[in-house]
Amino acid sequence: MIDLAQLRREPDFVKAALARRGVSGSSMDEIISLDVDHRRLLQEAESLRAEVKEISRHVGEARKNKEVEQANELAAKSRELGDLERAMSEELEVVANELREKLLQIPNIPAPDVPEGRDENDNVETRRWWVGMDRDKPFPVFEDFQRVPHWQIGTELGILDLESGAKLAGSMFPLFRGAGARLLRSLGAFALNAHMADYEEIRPPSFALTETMMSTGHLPKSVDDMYAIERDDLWAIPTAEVPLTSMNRGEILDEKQLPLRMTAQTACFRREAGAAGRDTRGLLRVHEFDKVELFAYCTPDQADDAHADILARAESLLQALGLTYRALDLCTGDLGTSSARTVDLEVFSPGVDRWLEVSSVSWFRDYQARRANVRYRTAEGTTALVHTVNGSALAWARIWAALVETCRQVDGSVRLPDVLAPYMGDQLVITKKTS
RNA sequence: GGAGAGGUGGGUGAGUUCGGUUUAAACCACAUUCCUGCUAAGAAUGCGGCCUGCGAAAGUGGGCCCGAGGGUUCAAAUCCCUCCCUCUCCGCCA
Repeated sequence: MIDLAQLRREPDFVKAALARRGVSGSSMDEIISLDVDHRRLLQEAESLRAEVKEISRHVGEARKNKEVEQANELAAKSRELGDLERAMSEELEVVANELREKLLQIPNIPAPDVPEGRDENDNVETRRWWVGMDRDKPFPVFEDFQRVPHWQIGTELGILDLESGAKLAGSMFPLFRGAGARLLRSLGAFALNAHMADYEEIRPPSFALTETMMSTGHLPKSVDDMYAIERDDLWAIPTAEVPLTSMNRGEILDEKQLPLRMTAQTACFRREAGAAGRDTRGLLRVHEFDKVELFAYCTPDQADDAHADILARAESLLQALGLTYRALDLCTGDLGTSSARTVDLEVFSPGVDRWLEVSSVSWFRDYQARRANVRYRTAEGTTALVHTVNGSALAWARIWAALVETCRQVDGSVRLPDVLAPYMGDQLVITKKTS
């Protein structure tokens, strides 16, 4: 949620900033006028309430003094004012709800240096990396034996069984087996071990209450993309960002605790309702995948560093795995609702010949914290909203895909990078028989 | 799932019988100051959050918050309803 007080204070600035994301000035004006109405009604209702309280006190005194008549008279007066106040409060509620609903629909103010743009085609590529990269060439050379899609490799080696997954849960629920399952486990352990010195490792529940989903902005907006367990009023989390952001919901942290950094690997569930029929092959788009998330609550001053740290960690994992990737600075038109700035990392899949998003590192400013009500006490003793920053490091299904393609050898086997040796043991080279 | 007991400010903990000088006591912790004087004791004051009015500001007025949400009442921490959580016992169970 954006800061209503800021909109009140500097409406022109907020309007101009949001116009970059296509928010109309008139919708902002509606909010401003609702706010004026809301505060006027609030004042009126509150002063009535103050009178009722005052008179009620006198009723008590009068009755104690056995002044029955006086007491009844005052009670009647108070009742009258109370009725008036009740009516006023109902009107107030209507305005307050409308104001809140309108406010919830306003996206975050983009950071000043977010590139201008309409959609994902206007995102700005800021970096590209590959093993042995050469400044004179825009792209690495891939051999023919690497140009095999991962679903084919997976079937050949018996490490990916999409048919069984579909049999159990429907299409787009992958099933990994043998060395493929172990690879997935290895990737998660590898990443968590890399982060755990600076980020507390969390293993949160895989489901969340409606209230929790609201805090991050996933509800009500993306309701069709979530799996619901209606009977128990629970939602399957689409990312560990959901539980991590709400870990300290409603709390006031000590400034000394910040930045408070956490990491978690969870299963992530996505209905992908809006993308039905697209990217249905293999692991390009699946309903369930494992992902390691990095997260930080921090002060506004720490946000830049926190964001850079998460981005650097995601990139260093990609480099350690020897994958080809690029970084995209998301433009105003492609930025997520809650984000003020996002850098996406896309890995190149030689077998499918496409870039796949495997990480999204975002700075939310105080937008999520205002919704989740997470604050900190400053050195001066005042309270302020924290900033939240998060990013994936990394989303494993697509990494798994790009990795087996990139690491495929001429004989059809897959030789995994050495960094995974501690986790893969004697299965660092996956052949038909080892799986 | 069944029975019972609970949920009060940063912490401990009164108040709930029987609604009204509690507009939440007291203690601890914390902060500032004073006294004393040396790693102690004492005293005074302060001691939360959110929303909002007035004010340039310092400040000052009002409302809301006793697990959450409703209700009754002139008036609710206190009475009623629903839900959540914690603890004890029973049942079931990896």
